[in-house]
Amino acid sequence: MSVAEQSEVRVSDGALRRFIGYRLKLAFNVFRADLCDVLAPYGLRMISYSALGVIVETPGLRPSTLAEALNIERPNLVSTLDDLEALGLIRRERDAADRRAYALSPTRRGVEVFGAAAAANEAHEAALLAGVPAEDAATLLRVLDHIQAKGARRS
Amino acid sequence: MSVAEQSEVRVSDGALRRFIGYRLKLAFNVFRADLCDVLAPYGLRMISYSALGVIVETPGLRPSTLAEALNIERPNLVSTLDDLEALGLIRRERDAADRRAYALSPTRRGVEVFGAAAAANEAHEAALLAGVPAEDAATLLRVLDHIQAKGARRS
DNA sequence: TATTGTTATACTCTATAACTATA
DNA sequence: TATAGTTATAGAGTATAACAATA
Repeated sequence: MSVAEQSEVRVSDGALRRFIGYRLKLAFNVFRADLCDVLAPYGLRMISYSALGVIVETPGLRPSTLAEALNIERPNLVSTLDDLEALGLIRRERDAADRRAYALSPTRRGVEVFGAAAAANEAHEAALLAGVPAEDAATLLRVLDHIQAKGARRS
Repeated sequence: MSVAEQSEVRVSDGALRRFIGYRLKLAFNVFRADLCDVLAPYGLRMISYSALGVIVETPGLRPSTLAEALNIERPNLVSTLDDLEALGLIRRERDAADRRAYALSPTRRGVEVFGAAAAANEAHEAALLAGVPAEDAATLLRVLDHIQAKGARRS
């Protein structure tokens, strides 16, 4: 042990242990950083992967509806859709009935890429949760949704 | 229901429901947005509140040790410490033994403000988790720590 | 007048390289 | 040469105001 280390104070993490929000943040940061690497081979980020998934399962939806589903503001979705379109994974088509709006749909390649990316993501999630009982993982999701619902109710 | 709404497609959130990372993100976003309002009266943000808490419980520690405890990079801590110092909540004092280093300690006001902010934070967390059984909340924290530990092990 | 998608903008969080002063 | 703190910078994520086209 060096002189510097000897003079160092042992850290008390009590304040952080009691701070649920910070533990949520730490876990989310791990998840996000990992996922970034997992999705990079597909040219996707967390938000574009999420958007593509919703579009694949709900072809024809509008950007405004998608933004609401993803819980992000409309302006923040634009560049994500630009990226997905540039990658050839989705199409934006004018709605004939309401020419202000677009219908979003996946290309065939978009469906394929999402399938592959989803498999990689699920493998990643399984690895992160390896050793966690299934019912604990279910509890995690239930409590996360409870927290999210509290926020949604307020806004 | 307007014409626009009639022509809209019903969104399928299956892709998001299966995406644990996104549900983690949504919950964290709610937590963070709320906490921002809760801590604003004290002049604190999530990161400065966390840093102050560790300093209060571990007076004398160094910025580098604090950054490690908070799981952030050293450069990102600097402005937070600047803010806390400007608020009169902490002191930076040169370590006599190693003049490269600083010892961080809370002022009396820092201890008081952290106490008040911590009470507000705990009330906020209790409100968000109202209706969640204590053992489910404990499971949440256990799984979050499990996820975070997986990331910590890799880096 | 309201809505859809968009642009512009700003603020926060995070990450990295490189500088200074000390060791 | 290595380390502590710092500066500078860049990239995401998030939020709001305001615009053009359309309703």
